[in-house]
Amino acid sequence: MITGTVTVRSGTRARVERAMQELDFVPNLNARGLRNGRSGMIGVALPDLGTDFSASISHALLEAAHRRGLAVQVEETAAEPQREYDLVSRARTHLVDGLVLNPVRLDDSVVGRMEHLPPIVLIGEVEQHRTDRVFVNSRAATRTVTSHLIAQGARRIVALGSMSNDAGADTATVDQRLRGYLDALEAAGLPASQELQAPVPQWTIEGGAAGASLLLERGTQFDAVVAFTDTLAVGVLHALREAGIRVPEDVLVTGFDDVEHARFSSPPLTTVHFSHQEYAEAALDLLTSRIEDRTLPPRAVEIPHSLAVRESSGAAPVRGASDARGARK
Amino acid sequence: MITGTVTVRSGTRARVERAMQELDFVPNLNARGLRNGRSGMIGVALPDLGTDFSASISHALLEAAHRRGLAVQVEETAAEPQREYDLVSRARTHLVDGLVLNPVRLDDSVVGRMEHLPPIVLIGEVEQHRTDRVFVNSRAATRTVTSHLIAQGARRIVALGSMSNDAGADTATVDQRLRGYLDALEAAGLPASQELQAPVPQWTIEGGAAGASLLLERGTQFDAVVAFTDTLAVGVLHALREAGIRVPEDVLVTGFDDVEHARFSSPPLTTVHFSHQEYAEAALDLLTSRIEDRTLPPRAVEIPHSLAVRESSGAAPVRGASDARGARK
DNA sequence: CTGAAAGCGCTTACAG
DNA sequence: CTGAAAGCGCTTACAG
Repeated sequence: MITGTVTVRSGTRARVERAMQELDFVPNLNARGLRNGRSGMIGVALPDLGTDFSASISHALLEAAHRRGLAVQVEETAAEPQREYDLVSRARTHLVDGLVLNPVRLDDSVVGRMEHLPPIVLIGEVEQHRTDRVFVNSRAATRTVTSHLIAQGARRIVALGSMSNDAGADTATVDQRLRGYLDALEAAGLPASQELQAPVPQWTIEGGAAGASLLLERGTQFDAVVAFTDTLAVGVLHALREAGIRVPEDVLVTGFDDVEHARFSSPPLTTVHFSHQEYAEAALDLLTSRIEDRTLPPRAVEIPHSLAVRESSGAAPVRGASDARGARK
Repeated sequence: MITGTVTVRSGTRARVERAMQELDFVPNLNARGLRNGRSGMIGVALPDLGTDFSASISHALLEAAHRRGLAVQVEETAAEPQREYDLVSRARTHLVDGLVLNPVRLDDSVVGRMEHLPPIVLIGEVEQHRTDRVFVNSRAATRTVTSHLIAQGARRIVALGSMSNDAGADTATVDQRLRGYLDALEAAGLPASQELQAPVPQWTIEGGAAGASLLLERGTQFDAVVAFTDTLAVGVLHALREAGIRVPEDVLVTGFDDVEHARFSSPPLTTVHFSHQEYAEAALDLLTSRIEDRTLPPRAVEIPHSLAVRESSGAAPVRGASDARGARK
């Protein structure tokens, strides 16, 4: 009746609805969920909301979920990989109908070993095919951005972002981006060097700054840095500035993700652009269809990416027009 | 039995637990919630997760909630003030036991008109005393940061952050920060001018940049900008840089919140520091105690703040030590 | 000490 | 067309 599925005389309906108003009645969703076997809530698990990409994606996911009438439970996983497991099992307690998961580490990830998987969509670079997933072709994108730097004249290019310890980064992502970087070097006939593959302690601004500082302390010579995320790139810009190294005059820098800060950093950051909103929509489309029909075969959706060229890679600073490419609606 | 409250022979308990393992049993939280009248989940409502402060606070709240064994449902409210109302009423559907709300607009806010309030903690500057709340003394803090600029030699100081339309900013916050700014001008015997109170279209980086650009277009003369948030300040830095205006040589800039980007912007940003973690802990302490006992009188917790002085306000750039003050654990 | 039963608030299939 | 009853999966007070 409350859901409007039963046919009642309109007068009766009106009287009941007035009574509901007067008594300030609200339906108990626990009871409804128990009865229906659905909660109308999904879970979202991201490494660290304090990081730009996680924040932007969670914003996009919240909007997309809201549009579909879904509530969202959010969890962070960076602190302990165990939390990915907890979240997946919680899905099976019926408090969430499904889960969007950005795995921190693939090997330790739940997905490989869970027997009875709840509806789940993995976002990001993940090397498994048992669940639905949404991804950007990180390898091709990183190759593109690295080739761009080579075209700009860079010859000793640092790839920054592999993890010195394994707290916080999706190793599959690192792997793909590193491959793309190496692809570009090889295509240009440039030598790869271990010295130019710079680790970071964590995927945060501070981590990016620490990685760049370490390079400088070691006296490594380089003329460009391909940072694996925009957040890392912001840290790199900071460390270079502290050291009196100019970007792009002395060193070129690029990022990945095209978060809002990329357009507004100093200098604005050349980066890999893709629509976070589109990413979120694709994830929720997959998830809702999976919730409806669990027998569907696993699907993978690739989100297109492009290169957003800005001043940090030595592009001419086009005043007033420099944001056109990376503009988000 | 599952919760461990009943006394059973240890042998029996072991056998049952093994059976649970084998059958891969997970408790149905909907059923438990229905029975107990508690879901173990709280709601968190913030204006926009894509904004630095919201992202940082939600990160802190998620960690604090996780430590207390609480799940968190997150909602954004900036897009439509109506959502604040929806969330408060949803709390009463028993899917969340309580709510942490960072209200966008006080006047339209739910709190004033809701008859039966669920357990709720308001965070931020709010001019009402019917609910528990956590806040920073924005007025005193903004007075401090403005006085600091005056001490640095600034005379025509812009206060940037009031809303040209009312999408996205807590008007009470704007009000408090504007008062603090005026307090400082008055204390220094400087004239206040409407021309120096710069509106922004929204509380985002882009909004801050737009506000600063408008000032420049109008030809307003100024030697410092007190931005009402760090996010706005980042936009201001960008707009000034695009216009070829140097910070701090030509204009001083300050922010509010001390988000991670403040330490890493170019130049690093002088801002009002306070512990986001402490803020989150206080909010959850208030909320959990309120959930336990709804008859408690409304309480207000003030989080201490301090001035984090960095290069953007003309402080000497102390290489390597410039982050000491604003360092977060 | 242990087991059976009641009831949380819904929704839906069923009887009247 | 309408109303009463069953049952979702738990927890706890109660009877045995």
